Order: sequence, then C-alpha cells, then structure tokens
Amino acid sequence: MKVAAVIVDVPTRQTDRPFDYLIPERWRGVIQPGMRVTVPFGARRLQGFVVDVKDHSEIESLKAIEEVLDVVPVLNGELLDLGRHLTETTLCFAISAYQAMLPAAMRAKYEKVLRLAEEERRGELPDELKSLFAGRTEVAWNEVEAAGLWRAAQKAVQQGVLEAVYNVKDKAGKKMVKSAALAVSAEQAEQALHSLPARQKEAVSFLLKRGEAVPIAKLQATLGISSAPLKALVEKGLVVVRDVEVYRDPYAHRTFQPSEPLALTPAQAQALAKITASVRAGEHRTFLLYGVTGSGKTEVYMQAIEEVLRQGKEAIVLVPEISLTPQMVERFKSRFGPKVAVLHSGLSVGEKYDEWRKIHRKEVQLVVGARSAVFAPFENLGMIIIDEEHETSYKQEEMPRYHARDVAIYRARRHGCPVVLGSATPSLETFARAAKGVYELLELPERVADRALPDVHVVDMREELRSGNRSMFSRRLLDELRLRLDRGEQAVLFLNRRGYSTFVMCRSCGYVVRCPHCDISLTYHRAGERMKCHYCGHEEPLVPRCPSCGGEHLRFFGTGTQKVEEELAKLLPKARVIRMDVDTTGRKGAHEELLSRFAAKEADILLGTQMIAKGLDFPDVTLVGVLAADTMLHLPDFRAAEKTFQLLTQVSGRAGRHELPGQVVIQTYTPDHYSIQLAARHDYRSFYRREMALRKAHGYPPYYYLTLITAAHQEAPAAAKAAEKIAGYLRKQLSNEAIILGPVASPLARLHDRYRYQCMIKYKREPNLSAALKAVIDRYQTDAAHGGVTITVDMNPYMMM
DNA sequence: AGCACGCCGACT
DNA sequence: GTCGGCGTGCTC
Repeated sequence: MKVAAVIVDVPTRQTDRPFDYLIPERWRGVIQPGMRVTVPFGARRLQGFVVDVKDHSEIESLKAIEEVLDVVPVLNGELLDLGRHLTETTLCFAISAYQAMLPAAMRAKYEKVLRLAEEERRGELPDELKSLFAGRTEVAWNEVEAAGLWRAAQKAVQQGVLEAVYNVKDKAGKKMVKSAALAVSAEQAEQALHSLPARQKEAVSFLLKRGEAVPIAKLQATLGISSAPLKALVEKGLVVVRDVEVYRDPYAHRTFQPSEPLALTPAQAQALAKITASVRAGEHRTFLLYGVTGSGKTEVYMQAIEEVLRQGKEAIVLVPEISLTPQMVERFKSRFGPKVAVLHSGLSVGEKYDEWRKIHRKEVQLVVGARSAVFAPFENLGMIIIDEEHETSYKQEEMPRYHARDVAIYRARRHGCPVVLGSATPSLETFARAAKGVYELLELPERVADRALPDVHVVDMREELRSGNRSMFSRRLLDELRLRLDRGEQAVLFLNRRGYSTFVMCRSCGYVVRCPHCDISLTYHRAGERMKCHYCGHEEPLVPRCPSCGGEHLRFFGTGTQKVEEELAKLLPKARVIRMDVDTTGRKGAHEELLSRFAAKEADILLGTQMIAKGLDFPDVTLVGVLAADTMLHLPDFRAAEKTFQLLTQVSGRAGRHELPGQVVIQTYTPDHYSIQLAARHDYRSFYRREMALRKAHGYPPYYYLTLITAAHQEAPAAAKAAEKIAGYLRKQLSNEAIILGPVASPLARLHDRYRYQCMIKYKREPNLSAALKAVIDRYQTDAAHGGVTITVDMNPYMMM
C-alpha cells in the first residue's frame, strides 16, 4: 500500500476528485483513509483528506505526501461515506463535505513566506527588498504585497535569491498547561519528605495526595507558594515540569445540580416505550414526537437517552442554535454530567475543538449541539434526536447545503438506530410523512401537570388605528402589561425586527435610503445614529437631509426593537425592560447574562426578536405579546404562512408554563388570516389540512420537490443571460413532468453588488436531475466563471431569496 | 483557488 | 526591442 488517494483543499469543480500521492516508506501501513495530510499541489502545499490507500496508480510520476496531521483518522469509514453521499445529494465538492464534518480548528490555515535562499546571496537582493529583509531571513508574503514589492520579489524568486515557502498550519492547537508531577516513585518521595524545607515539603505532599500532574499555577495558588520551592525541587530531581494537555472547558466555572428522571404522563410513557423498544431492537425508525408546547418532550428525550446509554451506545441531540440556551444546556448537564459534550456557535474555535476531541476519544457518550453536531464522530450511535424539527436553521445555507434531518436519517439507517423528531408545530413535510406512515407518530396532546394552553387574543390593529390609537401598542396589550407590572409578574414581548425603523423615506420626494450593495432598504439604528444593511452588514451614518432632493423631512417607517424599547420607556416609565436581539447579544456571554437577569426578576419585560421565541421557560411569565404578527406573512416564500403559524405557536408557548395561567396578545393587520386564527386556537391539525391543500394546488412541497438555481453577476444582463441558458438546457434535459419556472430576478435582486436571477425546478421524480445539474455546474460554472458569473444550486431550498 | 505559462500594447 | 497587462489551463 504505497499510494494514497487524497482530496485536496481546493473547492472547485476541476479539482473535485482524488489525486494520487506516494506514501513515503516510513508511513506505509500508518496512513489510513480519513487522515489529514499535507501534500504538494502545483507550486503550493495544501491540506487534504486521504480517502483511499492502494498499491498502484495510473499516474506515472507521483509526488509524495509531506506530512501526516493525524495519528488516528479523524473521519471514520462511515463519515467518509456520508461525505460522498452529501456530494451527490447536495452537489457540493467533496472537500467541502469533509470540512463541514470537522471543527473549524482542524481546517488548515495557509501562509506564504519568502525565504532568503542562502545567506551569502543577501547582497543580490534588489535594493527595495533589502530593508524588508534586514536582520531576518524570512518575510511573510502579505508584508511584501502590502509594501507593493510584488514584482521585485517574484523576480528574486526566479533568480533563486529568494524561495517561496508554503506553510500549512492548524488553526488552533491543543491547549497545554505547564504542570508539575513527581519525578520519582511515591515511596521515594515519602522518604525524601523528611529532609525537605517546609514549602517544598508541602508541595511534594500535595503532589503525592493528588497522584497526578498538577498545573503549576494551581499548585502555587492552592498552597500559596512562589515558584522558588518548585524550582528547587526540580533541581533536586524530585519533581518534573512538563506540558500537559488540558481541555478548555466552557462550563468549568459552573456547577450543575444533579437532576433525577421525572414521573411521566401516560402519553409521555407511551412515547418513551416506543422509542426505547426501537433502541433495544437496534432497528432504524423515524419517530415524530408531536407534542404541544410545555408537554414535556425534553423529559422524554432524556429518559430515552438513558436507555441508549444503558445499552452502551451513544446519542446525539440537535437543538436549533437560538434555543441552545444556557437553560437547555443546564438540563442536559444536570442529568448526564460529564457524559455530555456541548457544541454551539458561542464557543471559541479552541473550545469546539476540545469538545469534538472528547467525542472522538469516546470520553463522552452524548452530544448536545446545533446543526453540525449531527456529524459527531460516534461509532456506536443508539439514537439521534432533533428538537424543534421544523426549524429552518437545520438547513445549512452554504456548501454543503445539507439538512440535518436528512443527514440524521442517513446515519441512523446505517447505525440501525431511531431518529426522534420533536416539535409542537412539525414542518408540513414531516407531518405528511407521519400521516403516510413513513414516520411513526407519537403524540403528547396535553401539557404536563394539566396546565392549560394560554388564552390567545388577536387584536386587529386596523381597528385600533380607526379608533385613534396610532401607537404600536394596542390598548389591550398595554392594559395587560400594566396588570403584570401591578402584580409583579413578567411579560415577554416579541418583534421580529431589530434596529429602530425598517426604512427611512424622504417626505418631500419619496426617496428611500437603500444599501449601495444590495437591493434593499437600510435599517436605522438609534445607537450611534447609523443606517445598517441587515443582509451584507454595510453601515453608514444617518444623513440629516435627503440625499436626493436635499429636503429635511426624513421620516422613519416601520418599527424595530429599539423603537419599541424607547416607546415602552415613555408609556410605562416604571417598567424595567431587557432588550434581546443581535445587537445586544453580540458580546460573548451577553445572551446568558441577559436571561439570568430576567430570571432573577431584575426586569419586568423581556423584549426581543426570534431568539426569545424558543426554549425559554420562566415561571413568572404570564403574558406574551406579539407586536406585529404579519411581518413574515408577506414575504415572497411559500412557507410564509407555515413560518408564521410556527412562530406564533412557539412564542405563545412561553406563557403560563408553571402555576400561573398564561395570556397571549397577538397584534396584526390581517386578523382573519388562517395562520393567525388557527395559531390562536392552538389548532395545528386544521392548519396542516388547510396549508396542505394550498401546497397541493400550487405545486409546492411536500407534493413537489424543489431545486433553486441562482446566477449572480455584477451586471444584470450577464446574470439574466446565464440563467436563461441554464433554464433552456434543463428544459431539454428533464422530463415533461418537471416544471421549470423562470428565470426571474431573485426577490433579493441584488446582494453584495451582484445582480441575481433564479430558476425554480419543481418535480416529483426526476432521475436525471442530478446528472443534469452537475452538467450545468460543469459547463456554465467553468466557462461562466471567467465571465464572473457564479451559479449556485440548492436542492430543497429553505431560503427563497 | 493560486500559480505558471503565453500572447498582445506602451515605454526605457 | 522589453516590461507588464491579463486570458487559459493545470495541479497527482
């Protein structure tokens, strides 16, 4: 076995295949599929994944592998296969699939360095480079480029005075801590103890007691000693100091109250029994655990996990990023303690790497994490749980465009284990499969402890306006808020828009301030008087006059959380408000801090966006207000009604989860819309039937599959032309059953300075589709790439923009 | 993606 | 005449 097939870190179509490399003799038998290596590729050095080891290659002159980055494969056979599967189902590059499975820390960082070939030739350096190389032999390429000496350097390389060195580095290393350990046996140390001075004695007996290496900082702190005694002990040969690897534990400062399994309701017990039976039988099944908010789905998950662990197997729990709150983590940590690893975006690159290695080394049996945790490198999976199954954040919007639900089911099939999809508002796709018997439906129709679902009032804001109330608060909502303040209870206010106002328009000429890079209006943010683009992040100061006509009457339209906060301060000056949105939770730990302040009743009202809709559970919250229920309803997305229904149901579920009954006020300009009406009545099934009928009539999922193709270019006509060509090609390739819509300008017609045109394909069965799309990517992407057109293909899109 | 190679315009 | 611009094609 002297040849390795390697997927190199170049995400393009042309390089999306294995390249063969010679395995140097010293690594024969060592290098295995799934290991990362560095290899020479053209003039560069790159990271790559070994996907195969073989005896022969078609290629005559092979280059050799330069470095092996792993001792043990980081991708096992199953994950390598899964990567190939993702390649086919999402049309992504193999390298993207493999990288998505590993923590960011393991992705290579590249640096190019220019090195003086020989010290003797320093004199031959061109004058402009001399000062740069003064006193050193290596200079980073960036530095040369920044100094504008690109050409001089290239010449020097050609002449052989300089050489280009390509380094491949890991992003984050293992964290090492200088630790002290005994250098002699325990007996010898005991004997030496008598003759030691006081401080050294203390140190040695401490190490004896611990029986392992102890970080020096900790040793010094606990014994209150300086480094001097340790130094003396090292000289005497009694103690050694060495680097010991430690995990960065994001929860090190926290203690978790152990929790016990709770008594189950009959429905919970029945659901649990079905799941555990499947775990024990080791057979793959997909369950839909459909339970109203507050019905105790998490307790079912936890008891099912206990069964998995009893079987000596492992489990993955996926949670949407925004509900991976401290509360949620705490529940799992309390029940499963050191058996859990947690993976979410709040962790640093290094922390994620450490959590991942705990899994890889089989030090934990359970992972709780966001989307990418579905790739946890367990080898004996007993169950995968996806909480809030309907959440769109389970779909990745970059390459590879996978859906965690599909990956979970694929892995579970291979491991022979169940998948549990949990939701109070299942996605139509999932509920339809459950209705057809593809998934097994498990139902929790009641809240635990007989608590009632909250009372929901829909307020018609048009009516408010007619009766002269022009504020963003209906009289009803304001009254209810006052009542909570009087009673010392808490309220949650939900508004799906951050910032202050959604757009700024000149009253004289109608000019609207827009993003210079995207086809969208800028949002005004009160803090710092800035205008921000919520798509590309562009920011500019607010102008005092209309840039178009010079008029001074700029008016702020639409309402964001900042404006609500301000308004609340006017209307309810005594209310203490905590605002939670991307702008107030950006800082690390801010999210946790704000929530714990609310839990400690340091505030009366929690005002926030999406991120407060899920998973929160506060006993004194008895009122939930939805300020504008229709914000999502009119988006150009066939799932708009479904998303509205889900969001309203989820938000409502935050009220009255404990002893005190809950009340919900939904403000809307379209009170008769079925998604609002049925959410108010907690009637999922009627919503499901109604929405299914519409999907059927209009040919949308789950009746049809969708694929979205977008072409983008600086110039609108170029993008349109590329999209046109693609549509024409596909019309020829696909069957008559397939419906190809467009091309049309994307709803977000310009993004990041590029115009976008899209085609939508609707189909039921199209065996030729993958091949045709691959051909599209091959043909149009490669020859269009030079014209600057980029083509993206999203099979089963969730973002229609 | 980079990087080399190669083929056409404005300068010492 | 060369330097330097960027289009084209390759990387085991």
